[in-house]
Amino acid sequence: MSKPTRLAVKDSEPKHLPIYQHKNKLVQAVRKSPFLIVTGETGSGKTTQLPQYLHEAGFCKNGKIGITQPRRVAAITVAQRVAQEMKCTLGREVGYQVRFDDCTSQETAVKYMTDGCLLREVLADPSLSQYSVVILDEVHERSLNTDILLGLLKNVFSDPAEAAKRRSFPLKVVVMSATLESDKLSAFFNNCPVFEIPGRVFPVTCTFGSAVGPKDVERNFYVKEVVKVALDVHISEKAGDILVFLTGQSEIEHACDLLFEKAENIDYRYDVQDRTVEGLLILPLYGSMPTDQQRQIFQPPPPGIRKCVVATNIAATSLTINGIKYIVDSGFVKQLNHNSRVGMDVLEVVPISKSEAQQRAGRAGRTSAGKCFRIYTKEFWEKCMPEYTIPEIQRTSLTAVILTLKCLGVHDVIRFPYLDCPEERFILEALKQLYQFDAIDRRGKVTKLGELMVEFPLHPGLTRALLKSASLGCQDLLLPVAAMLSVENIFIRSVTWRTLEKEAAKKHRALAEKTGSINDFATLLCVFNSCKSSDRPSAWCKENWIHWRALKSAFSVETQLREILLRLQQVQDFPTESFDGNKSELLRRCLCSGYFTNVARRSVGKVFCTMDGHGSMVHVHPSSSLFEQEAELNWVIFHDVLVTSKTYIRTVCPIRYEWVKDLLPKLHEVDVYELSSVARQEVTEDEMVKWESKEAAKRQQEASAEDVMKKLEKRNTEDSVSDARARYLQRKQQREQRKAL
DNA sequence: TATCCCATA
Repeated sequence: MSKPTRLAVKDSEPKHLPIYQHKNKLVQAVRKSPFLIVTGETGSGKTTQLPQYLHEAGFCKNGKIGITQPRRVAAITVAQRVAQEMKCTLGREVGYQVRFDDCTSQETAVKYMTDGCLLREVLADPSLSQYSVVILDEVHERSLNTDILLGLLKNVFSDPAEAAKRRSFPLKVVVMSATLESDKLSAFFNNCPVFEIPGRVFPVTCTFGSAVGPKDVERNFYVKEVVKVALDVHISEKAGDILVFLTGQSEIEHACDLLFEKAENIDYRYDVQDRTVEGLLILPLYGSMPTDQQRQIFQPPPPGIRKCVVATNIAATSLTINGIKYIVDSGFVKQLNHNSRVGMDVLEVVPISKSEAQQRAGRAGRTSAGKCFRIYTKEFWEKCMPEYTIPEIQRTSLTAVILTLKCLGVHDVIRFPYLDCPEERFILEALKQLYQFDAIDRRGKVTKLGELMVEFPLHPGLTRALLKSASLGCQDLLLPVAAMLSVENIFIRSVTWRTLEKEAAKKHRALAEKTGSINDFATLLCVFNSCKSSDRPSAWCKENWIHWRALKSAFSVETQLREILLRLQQVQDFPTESFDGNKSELLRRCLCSGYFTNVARRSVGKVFCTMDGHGSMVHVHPSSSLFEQEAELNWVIFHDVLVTSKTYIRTVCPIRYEWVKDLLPKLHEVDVYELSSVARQEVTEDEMVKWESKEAAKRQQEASAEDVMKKLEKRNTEDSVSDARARYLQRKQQREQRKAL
């Protein structure tokens, strides 16, 4: 395929970007209004150019220009390019800051950063006094941190008089987004002006398939179908590479195997428009793949060979592969959703939204016109796919976010200005959990412990366990575990070949056995320590099928957590406790104080029943050392839940009922709906007394956790939890109902 | 009875 190389070079010159002719008007628009929305498709140049225009126009006299990105790589690469264009050394006038990598200095006037970084800065300095302009980029992606920043910026800077009290000069806020939803954003920021920049994209023609209809939502029928369509494309379409979208690792490897088998039977000398397509290069792509293997994806295929990349959603926004002309879209994605019925965050496969389908199709039109083959029917599109992807803030656990808001002085977390309100139930659930972790008191006020917790970049449950271990003086057990659980999966499972997969599993089993216990958390600790004390850690990883990149980042996270803990122990009067139990139980006892919300008890055979008040039936994931383990392990805690062929719990550890006995009633003592008034901070003394007596009565009623459990088990015999579709439709219906109201 | 979306502090 001939690439328009010269054109591409010319395009990257700032003056040829669509944004250039709007330069003066754009700068004026920022001058005039405290808030401004800028919309433009990818390729309009807004991310790299606008900060430069503002810098040139003298906006950096009083403070910095800060630009947020939802992803680390984006923040770094864009900063590199802008530094180049401004002809300065990266880290001086132009810099970036992401976790573990601060490339800024006193001189830095234009600072690219992740949205999470800016949120941390807000915690330390709510009026953002260092900045003259804050630009939130890629707002249409609706990342959790960006959404919170939107609300905070509106809250703090909407009232000019109030803002003036906080700062010596006004702050300019620019919100950048793809064209969708610009009216909504403008309305959110007091009907502020919208500036539109035309983009430049090539047309992509889309076709619907006939295979996957509304009834196939639940079956993973689509793997076979994408393989068939990809082969059709290979045989009948002009030269150009193929990108296939699937949902997960095992599916992708299965599809690659099928493609390989079937492509062997193709007549490779099939003549397509004067180009002899001799073969098909099949490449899997997913996030947990080793980096060197990922790099292969970007190399152009050998002459005459067509590349076919089978990827997860990683290829939708995070990675751009050149030369893609054809998309095969399965119509599904694996997504982390907060599930009220299961009562926790669950990873599940759901249909993508229409806007996401368009995003996928767009990956074929980056360098020339392309084609997108959707394997699902028009009916599936109309009936099963929502218009937009539900923003993260409406579908994940809000526990950490609510704690952050509370610590920022936002007490009324229900009436906080969300661009899209999460369901009140989700907010109340988060409050309930914070209360259970002792992070807030019964009036919704942040406790001393809560103030300690917000300092840690971890899930609150994990933070709770870590703080427990610190107060017992055994933080060396929990710090590595917390670090390992907050990085990507460290176990490499396979590289397409089944024999090697068995090899990997054998090594991982050996590591689990080395701990002398059956406990996935202990295995993580063991991997961490074994590798750290090894002479050649990267070789050790290779030998044991461990992800070196992931483990390295776990080392950094552990160091960071250790530093935070040390700082807090020096400043605050840190709580201390003594432990008189068996030393070998220490790790598990600490885990219990953060994971008592994730307790399950063996029900029948291999089925476990969760104890969180929802009583879901779950199975131990095959990757766990508890998988297939026998009946004496009756009580377990687990780190997360995953719905694929079954509802699986992952990273599991057996516990004794006595350890959680006193904590479990706490799960049932607070009625979520009664927290509503606490959330609003409108509780009168009378209400408080009434509420507390009611709770006391309830506690008496549910004398022990055993009783609760029996009740739950009874209720759950008819309940199928793996019915992802029913839940999906239920959520959809609820959303529509709310909209109608 | 058989397997792990993507990000982020």
